[in-house]
Amino acid sequence: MSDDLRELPLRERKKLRTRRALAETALRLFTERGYDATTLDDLCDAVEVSKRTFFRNYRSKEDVALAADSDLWSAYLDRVAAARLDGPLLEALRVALDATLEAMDADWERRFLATRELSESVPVLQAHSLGYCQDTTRAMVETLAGRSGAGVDDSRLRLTVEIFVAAWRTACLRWTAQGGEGGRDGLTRLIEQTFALIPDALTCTA
Amino acid sequence: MSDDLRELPLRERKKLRTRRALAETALRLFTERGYDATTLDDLCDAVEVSKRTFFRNYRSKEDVALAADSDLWSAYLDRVAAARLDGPLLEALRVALDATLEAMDADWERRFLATRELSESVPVLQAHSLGYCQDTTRAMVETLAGRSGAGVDDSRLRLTVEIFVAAWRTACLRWTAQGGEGGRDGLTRLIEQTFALIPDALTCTA
DNA sequence: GCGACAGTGCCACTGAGTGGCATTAGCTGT
DNA sequence: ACAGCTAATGCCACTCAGTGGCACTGTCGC
Repeated sequence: MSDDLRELPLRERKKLRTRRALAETALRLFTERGYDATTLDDLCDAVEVSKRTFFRNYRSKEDVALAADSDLWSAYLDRVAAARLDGPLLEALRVALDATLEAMDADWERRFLATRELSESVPVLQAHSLGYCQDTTRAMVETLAGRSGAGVDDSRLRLTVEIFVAAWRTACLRWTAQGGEGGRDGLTRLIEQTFALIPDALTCTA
Repeated sequence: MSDDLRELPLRERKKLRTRRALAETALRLFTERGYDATTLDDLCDAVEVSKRTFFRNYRSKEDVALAADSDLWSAYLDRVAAARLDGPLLEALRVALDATLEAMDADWERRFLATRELSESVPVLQAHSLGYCQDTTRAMVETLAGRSGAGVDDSRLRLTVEIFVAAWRTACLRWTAQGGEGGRDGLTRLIEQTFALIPDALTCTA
């Protein structure tokens, strides 16, 4: 995820470069000119690849815009699958998230903030981004359920994961609203604060 | 929402009939042939309407598939805006949801179940449906925040609403998984059960 | 060097969604 | 009943996202 892995087959390296150039340029163009105003032809022209090649790297226009999201979720899934996760589940999930954020590429932070800002101003990206969350929760529930035997209460598990995502999204929104203040450490702090708010949120009155 | 309102201007009635025919036929075709395999031309042919007219009634192909969702959320928003909502917010939101479900059209139940099943098997619909939830939560937060003065803690409010949606979605998933057993009463019971699970979900261990 | 083959470019195609303009059909007034 | 107004519709041409097919080229294993 983070290293360039100079010691890859030449072909792989080239392909990876193209992938990154696409994501990078897409983010720039979408931010500068707007998402709808930028066509895939524009993007492919800028990166000097054919549209066909674009679609071999990304499944859709939304996908390339949300590459930073995807990176985070896939790293997070890996971590959850590998971690032991003892103690209260909700807390364990949060800790795993902290660790994942910590381990992300330095460049990722910038990309992620830009992606969040983009996604909040473009409805179709927002929906697609929520789709990622959903897929990730589904996968997490499967991982977790498989681990503690098949007979575990799936609904409670799913609810836990959904609440986790609810808190994550709320924290993310706050982070973006304040312009990504404090970088990923700021985000981590907001996540902590937001999780701490949960008991209050359950009982607060209108 | 529920009555045909025979006492509308003829033009309005006709337009409404077209709208309903589109949603109804779309749901049938999508279910029978599959969402991707059904083109908008197919749908327009079946309803005997031009594609241009379709797009004057629905914003997109996803929109018409999720018309039942949209009906629910818009009714729910109305109710939340009108209700007093005293006591614990989360509980008040749930009660309002019960009441909204109760008040929906008899036909709506069938459409809604079909819509849920469709949405769970078609990723793009799932994402779009999550987008609806998101828009609704945003609107609800604005309504609620506006009501209790501007100075209220927005984050806590948003978190509450997000948790509400998390529980709703979990309940919905369970309901769909058991084939909509018990109709809307069954769904209401599942919602109650799921909300009751929340404290457990916060503390349960992996 | 020399095949094998992954990755790419090019081209033609489908289908979603939009803009423009002429036409229809429902609501006026007289 | 008739003519005029206007909302709603139909029709046509267009853009752009996304796909399939096939020829080509650069990389890898021998």
